[in-house]
Amino acid sequence: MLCYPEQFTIADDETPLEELKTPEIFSCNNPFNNSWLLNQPEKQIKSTETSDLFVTNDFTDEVLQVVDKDDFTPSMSFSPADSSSDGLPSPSTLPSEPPSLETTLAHAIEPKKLAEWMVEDYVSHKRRRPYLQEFLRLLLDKPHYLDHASYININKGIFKLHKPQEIATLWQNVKGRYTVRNMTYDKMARALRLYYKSGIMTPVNGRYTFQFGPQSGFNTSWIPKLNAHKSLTYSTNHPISNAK
DNA sequence: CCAACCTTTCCTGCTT
DNA sequence: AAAGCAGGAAAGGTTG
Repeated sequence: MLCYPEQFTIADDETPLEELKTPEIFSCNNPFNNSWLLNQPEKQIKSTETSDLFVTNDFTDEVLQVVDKDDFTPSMSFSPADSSSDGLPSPSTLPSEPPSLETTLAHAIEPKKLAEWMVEDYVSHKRRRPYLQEFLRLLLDKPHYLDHASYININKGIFKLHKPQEIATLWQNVKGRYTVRNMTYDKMARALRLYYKSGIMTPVNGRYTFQFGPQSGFNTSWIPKLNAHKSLTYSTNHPISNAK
């Protein structure tokens, strides 16, 4: 069965098409690591919420403005030959061996792309890369990633990964942790299953389907941003039998 | 250096 | 048969 029969229409989403690309690959041991971002002045942090974990979507735009003022020149460009439409290597072309340094650098993410994934730790008030659960929250909050993952029951926090391998690769890049092997959906899913015991995730039937658990803060300390997106319409051509 | 935390990696067995 | 799911076990990377 196809993974993503769902179709979405976002009536007033003015995001231009060129912005709808998945951030490129980067590595923590390359020149484009987050040291640049972490060295930005503290005034860029806007803490306006008191939830246990404040995902800092709100300061992203401000950070990006500063990036632009610093005359940052993107080093990457895309062409149709770059395999998938989102700029990431397709699962079938992912190497089984660790990428060479040249490969890693060639796919380095831009700091301005990394900015949209940074979160502010509520304890230390420092910006850091997200945990896996936070990464998924951010991913699901971004309308331009609806083709990667989306809620299938937004009130219960049930979501489905439509492009699991692409998300796993993106997760590896956002996490920025040096690992010898590439991240796979299988390994990312194992990490998600570890959340079951702590209640951050709740087991739910369905292929590539997960549910935020009570300890994730879903619908208590935070709600999906798309829940407030009144112009979002959702339809499906096929029944999602596993949705509760 | 150490310990805690959060994965990452590998694996076996089961299910779809 | 292949792929995904569940979860044990151990190891790794980061951070304070």
